[in-house]
Amino acid sequence: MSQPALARTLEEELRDGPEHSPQLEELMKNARSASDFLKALSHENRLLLLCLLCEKERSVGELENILALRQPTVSQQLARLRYDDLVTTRRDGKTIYYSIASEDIKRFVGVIYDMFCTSRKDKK
Amino acid sequence: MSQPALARTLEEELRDGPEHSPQLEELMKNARSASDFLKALSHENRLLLLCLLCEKERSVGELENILALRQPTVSQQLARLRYDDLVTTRRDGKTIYYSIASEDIKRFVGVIYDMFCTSRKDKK
DNA sequence: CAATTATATTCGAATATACGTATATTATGT
DNA sequence: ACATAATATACGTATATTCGAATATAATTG
Repeated sequence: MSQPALARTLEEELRDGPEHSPQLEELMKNARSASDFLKALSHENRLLLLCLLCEKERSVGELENILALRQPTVSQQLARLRYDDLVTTRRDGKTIYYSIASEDIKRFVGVIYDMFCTSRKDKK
Repeated sequence: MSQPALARTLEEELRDGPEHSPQLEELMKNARSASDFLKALSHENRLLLLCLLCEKERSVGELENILALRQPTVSQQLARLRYDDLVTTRRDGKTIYYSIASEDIKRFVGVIYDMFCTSRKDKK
């Protein structure tokens, strides 16, 4: 469903020669956005944090306890997730509650969870 | 569909205290596998290579030409993708053809493509 | 306002990643 | 066997990432 459009676009690039055409530029821009997004997810602890937050919102302290990580470590990784707009925060007194920023992201994390955390049949 | 199981498991972890329980170990192991997989995808050029290979198998030279990258760069990124079992190769004379290693991976790349390369409505 | 709790930030060292130049390998044609 | 084409690897340097220790901020309580 998504491939045919790409296929045609890139065959055109091929004919345009090695200098960057507008289409290739566009594609590279998208690839950069996508890789930024994936980099934000590409860390053991950040993935675990996201999985926990997919269930429900949680405070930093809860996350520390569940994952047995040090406070600055958790806070740093959460900062990264905030920076890339994967999570949002809500303050209640001293406590800050984190949650997943969008349904899209929840869905995406769900896909990864299904791939790696269920059914012993096919790892990847 | 995938979240409830995770939820219960992790609430149990929480009660087990900060030392790593077998379940948490297991979860962390999965998170590591998943992050390895995502790291392999988390690079502008590698994503572009995977997109091109989702269409059809291609030689290293084709990939170089389309993306206007140097030969060692392409070869190095392909080596990384090979190492993480995202692509497979087939030799025909001097030429080596690369293709996507599995339908799962093709589907996953498709999801990313849909998120970042279609519809101006929602970026992420 | 001082003490405490919850969270965030800064900084530095260790480690990992990316990419270019040079060189190696593998197969083909003469 | 030699030259050439296609691809792969080694290696060095530049840059990015990670994580811990120390410190800072923000809100609450006495």
